[in-house]
Amino acid sequence: MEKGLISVDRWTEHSQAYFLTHLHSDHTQGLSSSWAKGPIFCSRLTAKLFPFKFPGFNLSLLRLLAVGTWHSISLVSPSSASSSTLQVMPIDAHHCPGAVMFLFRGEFGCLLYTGDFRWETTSKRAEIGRTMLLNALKDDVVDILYLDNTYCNPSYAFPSRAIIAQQVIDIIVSHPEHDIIIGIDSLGKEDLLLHISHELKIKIWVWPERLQTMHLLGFHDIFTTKTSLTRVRAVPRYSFSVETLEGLNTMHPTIGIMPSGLPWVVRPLENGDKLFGSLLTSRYNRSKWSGNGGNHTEKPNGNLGSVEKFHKYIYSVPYSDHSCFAEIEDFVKLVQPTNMKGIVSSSSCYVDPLYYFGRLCGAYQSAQSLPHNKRKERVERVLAVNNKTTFRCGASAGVERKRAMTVKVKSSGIHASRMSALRRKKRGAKIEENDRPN
DNA sequence: GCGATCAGTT
DNA sequence: CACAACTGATCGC
Repeated sequence: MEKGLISVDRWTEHSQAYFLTHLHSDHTQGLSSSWAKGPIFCSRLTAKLFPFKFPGFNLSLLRLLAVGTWHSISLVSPSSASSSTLQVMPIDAHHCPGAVMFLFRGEFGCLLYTGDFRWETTSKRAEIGRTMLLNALKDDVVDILYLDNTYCNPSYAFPSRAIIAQQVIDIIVSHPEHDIIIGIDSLGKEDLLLHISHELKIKIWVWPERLQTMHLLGFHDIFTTKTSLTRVRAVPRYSFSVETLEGLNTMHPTIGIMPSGLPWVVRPLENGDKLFGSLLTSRYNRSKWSGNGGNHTEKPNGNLGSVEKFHKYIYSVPYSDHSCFAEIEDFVKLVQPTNMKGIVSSSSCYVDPLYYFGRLCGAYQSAQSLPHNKRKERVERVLAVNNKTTFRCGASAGVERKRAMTVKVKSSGIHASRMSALRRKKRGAKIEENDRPN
């Protein structure tokens, strides 16, 4: 029954075309240098980085899609052998270099797959992305939004990356004699390092492979592999540990900065008097974050206000490449999809995005009233289409059924149940034909 | 050697 | 402890 049309960030099944949102390894599981199942559509930058991640990959399989423009792709239906045309537009996801969302139009309707994304509202780049998306959507209605729901819970509230970057500067400046270690992954957080380099007029050490990546990204005079040139080093996150810091401190005073992790988790709103996290949470101050900058702090004992020091040598800062709850909400309000599904379900506190945002959806609105609502007509048209073309998400039909049941529970007003039984890794999505809904 | 899975790490 | 993203060990082929 595998009659897939297209796959997004999924590599296990056979499809007519494959789409890759970005090159983080949790989106490329099943993809390898010996890939031969079919063409892969991605952004220009992702394609540029591709050989580094997959040496020896047959690059003729890559199809470059320019960000912000529509592309037509002809596909042959595996079931009927008839050809159909798919339109796709990649849109900057502001997640890591090359990361895009995909907006699809075709017989199946209009689908938006965000991949991983950060939807900040403050930066110039965010404004461009917003305009691009609005122009792309025009009068069209997104039938299904596949949403990065990593932090889709009101307890996830954190400031923009620009504000956190400035806090990192403050940490470094307040340790003028220390070496600085920053934990990063193989892709992402470049803007933070560029900010440090620019503000402090200092080069940043990276490991040799990362320097190659930086060169591919076009950064040539900022990073170095010579330790003698700088006191700031970006190291692989997996080599960043308490032991590492303690070892380094036997030789030279050194602090670590971890721009990630979840020590910034604040208490869940529905459970106000019971701390969800540890004592770490109490020092985070929302009002400081929501202010303009809010980075100049009182520094008791040399600490910085909303920056968390959770170890003698380690600071944790909430620099996230995923949208916080408020940003996800902004995004859903902007897109106003008819329906939506979360693409991440690994969290033990996973809650279907419909639980929080269902009221913003067309499906909910049209179910309420207005038989002549344009949106409702559209929904019905799409539902008919969906009888033969279904956007399937997940590893197996069985798991997908459970998910559908969950949606039903949520929309009937029952409090969201936790879905730890459904723990799964992040998945991609796949369009299949002749897949009977339920 | 290859991919898949599992157990760790921040 | 929660996450995302990653390494490394192990297993079957």
